[in-house]
Amino acid sequence: MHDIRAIREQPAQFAAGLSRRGMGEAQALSEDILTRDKALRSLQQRLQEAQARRNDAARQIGAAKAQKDEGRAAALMGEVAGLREEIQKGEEEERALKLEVEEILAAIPNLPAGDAPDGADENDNVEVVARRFGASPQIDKPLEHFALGEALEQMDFARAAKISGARFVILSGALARLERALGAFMLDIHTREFGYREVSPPLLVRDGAMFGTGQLPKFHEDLFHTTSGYWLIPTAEVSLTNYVNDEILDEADLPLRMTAWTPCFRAEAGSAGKDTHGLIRMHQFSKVELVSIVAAESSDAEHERMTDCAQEVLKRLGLHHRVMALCTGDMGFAAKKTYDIEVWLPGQNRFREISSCSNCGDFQGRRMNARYRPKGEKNLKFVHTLNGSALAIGRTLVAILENYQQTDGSILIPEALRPYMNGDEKITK
RNA sequence: GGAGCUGUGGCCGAGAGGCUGAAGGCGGCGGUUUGCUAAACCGUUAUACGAUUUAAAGUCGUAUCGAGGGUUCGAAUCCCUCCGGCUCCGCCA
Repeated sequence: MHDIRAIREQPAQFAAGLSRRGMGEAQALSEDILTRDKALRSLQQRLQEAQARRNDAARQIGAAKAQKDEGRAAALMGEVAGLREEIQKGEEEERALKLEVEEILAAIPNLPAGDAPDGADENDNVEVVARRFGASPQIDKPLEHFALGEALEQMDFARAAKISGARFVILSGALARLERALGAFMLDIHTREFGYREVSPPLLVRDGAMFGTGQLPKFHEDLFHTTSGYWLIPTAEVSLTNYVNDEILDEADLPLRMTAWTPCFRAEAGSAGKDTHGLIRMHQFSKVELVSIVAAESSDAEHERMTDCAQEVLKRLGLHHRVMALCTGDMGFAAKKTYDIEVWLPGQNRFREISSCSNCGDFQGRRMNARYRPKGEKNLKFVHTLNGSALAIGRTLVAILENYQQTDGSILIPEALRPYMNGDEKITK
């Protein structure tokens, strides 16, 4: 959510930021908002004058009645009789205008950070070379993960389709266990070593929570909605970030770092035909999420730190990966800057996104009305929020299968994971 | 599913048609005292929009007591609808 005052004061920056994100009509949009804002304020001015006259008369009527001067009271009442309708009409218009402006603002994405690379789509993303890790393993004729999983008879798309349709999977045996191992492994790293607090949050949330993080009102078609009005979370970011919704925190309590391992649910509307094989793009998947709630000055540093935390998981699993700074045209709605982590998949012979770490600045804080009291300052500030996957578990499982496949079809278990896998070295049929 | 209660500032809590942006307490901020800390004491303490001003401060006006609507010259207070929260009963992991 944008601050109307910021738009008022710096309309050029606002429009420039939006057009960097690829909004062609940014200039017109900015002007439209300011026109409505101006209309609203001049309406308010007229309304206030009428209200002042009414209040003054009401006070005099009260005084007259107290002095038992009924004649004077009646005369005054006659004077303000016409004001009532005028005020009611004015209030109605004011509400409608306010709502319009709010609706427009609620649908506008965050402005990109100054150092987010400009660009139109994923082809313009820029690698953060210093963050690259490892090298692709030498595998002769590598298989894709679904071929490996199905051959192991521990990854079953056909039966899942029978039960739930496309974009679902059944893992079983060691692969089901691998999913559990990965979740526990990741949580242990983040809680023991990086100071994140483990949280087990609701998976069904209300409209307000979805609005707070920015999924609503614009992206409802990407979400599952229950008949009783709940939304299924597409990421634990929603539950964890809204933890501070409508609260005022002490700066001393920041940063607030939370992690959760949850299922995520995505309708995947509009991605028909994309990633139809395998478990890259499911309606339901498991993910360990990181969320940081921080003071305004520290969000940039926290973003780097969070990305380190996510990369650390991949490093311990020995997985080759690179980090991309998303260009302005490829970033999500709420983000001002995003790093995607892409893991190398030998079976696909390409890098694939396995994590996305975003700094949302105060964008979500303002939508959620989540504030903090800065030390030594009088006024409240909106918290800055960050979220990152660390990591998407389904895709991590894919990466392990493809990177650790053996010629006999078995899968070597990365050493860091073995304590979580009953000490086993391999997954076999 | 049935029955009832409740929503006031940063927090707790009073107010039950006008003098209430709202008592009191806690917290926050500033200060006095003190070797330091604590305690005590004093002061201060919401936001938005507008007017005034070269600007800031200040002053004034308007709105805001969950949200919206209604009654009234006048609503935190009365009425209606909605939304949250809580309790009990039933069912259930």
